[in-house]
Amino acid sequence: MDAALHEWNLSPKQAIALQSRLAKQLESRDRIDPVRYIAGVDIGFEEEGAVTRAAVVVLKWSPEAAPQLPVVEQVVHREPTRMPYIPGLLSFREIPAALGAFAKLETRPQLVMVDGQGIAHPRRLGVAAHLGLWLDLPTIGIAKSRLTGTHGAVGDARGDWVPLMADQEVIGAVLRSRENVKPVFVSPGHRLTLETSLEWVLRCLGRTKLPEPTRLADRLASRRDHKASQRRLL
DNA sequence: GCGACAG
DNA sequence: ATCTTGTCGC
Repeated sequence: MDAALHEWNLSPKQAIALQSRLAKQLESRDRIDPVRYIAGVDIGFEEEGAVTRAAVVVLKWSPEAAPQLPVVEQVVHREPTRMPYIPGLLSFREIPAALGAFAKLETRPQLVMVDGQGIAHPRRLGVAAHLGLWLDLPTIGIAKSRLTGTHGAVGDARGDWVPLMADQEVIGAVLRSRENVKPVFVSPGHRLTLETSLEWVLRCLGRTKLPEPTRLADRLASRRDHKASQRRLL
């Protein structure tokens, strides 16, 4: 709890220094248990941004049912927003709430998919990578837009992808997850290679832009779903 | 100094 | 992220 207090109350300069240190602790090889449950995480906001709303959805993995995986548990956790959005420091704004949601979770997933970057980050520690270290679980980042890195044109067919490069290294993949739609940015977070990350994203991909875990977490975290559930209560 | 910039 | 209805296209 002491470490937590210090980790989330840092100045931008201190936060940047911490990211560089933590990035060295990431495991870039596959270290994953047999997958039974996959979690999707996303964050939304309420009260004009004053309240942070973290959503976690757990799906039961089964190759037969994929990509239609049954939801076995879902949790929403709210808490006061502690810091503004600063490009590159997203994890310090979102992870505290995400950890609160995981604390309420009964199921321990073997794989976590996060809305945001994995190592495709200026200091190689995007929100998915940072969360992976905290949870000590394999994580994959799936972002809807680019934060850093360069890439060529992506093919038009579903499943086409090109490497996302930075400093002569492959930090992720720009994936055409659905035709006629902007590609998504996939990058490994913790305990996974890019190849394995792409395999899991494709396995969980329906005919939508986002793979099921983050698509459902996105919906649960959004303001839209919030109002929908309130309407059902009336 | 001038842009770029996850959610 | 969020504010927001209809509308163009596969």
